[in-house]
Amino acid sequence: MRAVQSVQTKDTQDSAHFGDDESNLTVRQKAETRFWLQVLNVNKLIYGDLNSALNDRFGLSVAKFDVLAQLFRYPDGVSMGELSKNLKVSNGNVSGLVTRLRKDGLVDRQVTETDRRSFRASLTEKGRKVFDEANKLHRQVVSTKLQSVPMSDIDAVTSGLKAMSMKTKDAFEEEEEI
Amino acid sequence: MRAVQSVQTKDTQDSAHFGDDESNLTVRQKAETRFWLQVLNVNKLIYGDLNSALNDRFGLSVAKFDVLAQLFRYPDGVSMGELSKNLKVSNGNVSGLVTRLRKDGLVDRQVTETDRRSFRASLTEKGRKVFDEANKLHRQVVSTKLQSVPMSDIDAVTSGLKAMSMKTKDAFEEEEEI
DNA sequence: ATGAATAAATTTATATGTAAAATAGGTCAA
DNA sequence: TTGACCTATTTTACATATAAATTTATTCAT
Repeated sequence: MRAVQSVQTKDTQDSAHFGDDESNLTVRQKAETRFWLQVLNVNKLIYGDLNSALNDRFGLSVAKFDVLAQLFRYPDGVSMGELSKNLKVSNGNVSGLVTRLRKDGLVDRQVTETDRRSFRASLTEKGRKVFDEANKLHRQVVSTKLQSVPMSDIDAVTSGLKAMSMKTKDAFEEEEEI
Repeated sequence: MRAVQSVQTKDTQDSAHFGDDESNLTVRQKAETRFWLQVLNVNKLIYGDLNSALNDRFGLSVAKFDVLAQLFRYPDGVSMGELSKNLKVSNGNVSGLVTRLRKDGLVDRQVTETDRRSFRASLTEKGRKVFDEANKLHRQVVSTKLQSVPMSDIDAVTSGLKAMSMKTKDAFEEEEEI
């Protein structure tokens, strides 16, 4: 894989291993910051449009859409705790979202016979229909935002991001006490 | 650049140009969705850590940090409207953030002689010091999250994202009426 | 100069998000 | 069985975010 390259006295290629001199660290840190700012930027660009499109046409926020998407995947219903874990948001957050979605008539709840503390949320008929349409719009918004980006670029960035999120899992975990 | 590759009957390489058959469209849409999910994922992974680290050590949210960063760049102060535009958040949001940052003793306000509706927010001495330390922590958290990612990957993804955010500007703008 | 339109900032109402406390139901050892 | 502990969910208090209404100040045409 190593490309043809002239001899270098310094390892500027694979500076994943630190302990380099300070100027080199700064170069890497700048790259990291640029990366992070771009992630924030792209996130905001797409998220904003998604949110307004869903809201304008279905009265849905992205948060509500995400709940519907989960429930759509599990026709037998999902407990509050499972929802919270799957969506990676707090229990209290899920509580509120489901309450509001029930008020919207998109979600229903069934008691769990074996455990009266718990219940399962599931889509109503209306919820299924709305999600189906909203899902199309969701895809359409993302497609439109990315319309002039070649698929090879999309795939390249996706794999880069995926690699990062795997390598990134639980970094910073050794910093318990400070 | 084109790598050695066997002859292909279909153009699965550069499908930036649409009008393909439906199965191809679906392939692209799946790629787009994967991309978007990865952006969300990486965003959440880094944002969460940043927020807790800043909060634990400086009582700062990322939102407050962003305000401080703006004010740091403009020692003469920034008006509420400018802050709102620079940070791409609503006016009311900035109002609340600055109110709370003043309560924290990190931000101050100066009246504008020429326009009594307006004023400029700026960092206090304490604000400057706190931001300086918080900024170091910010860089450190990002660095730690990305510590096992080679810089070449970071740069590659950054340029990919940058290209996207440029091509992405104001797409979906022609959909006024539905 | 005065009144209408504009502009800067705040307030209000509401949604989303968290962490921590509270509620209420389950489990299990003695 | 009963008391101690665990678990599922909700509630509370708060921060962050928006859109829309409001307040206060400026501007500008007449």
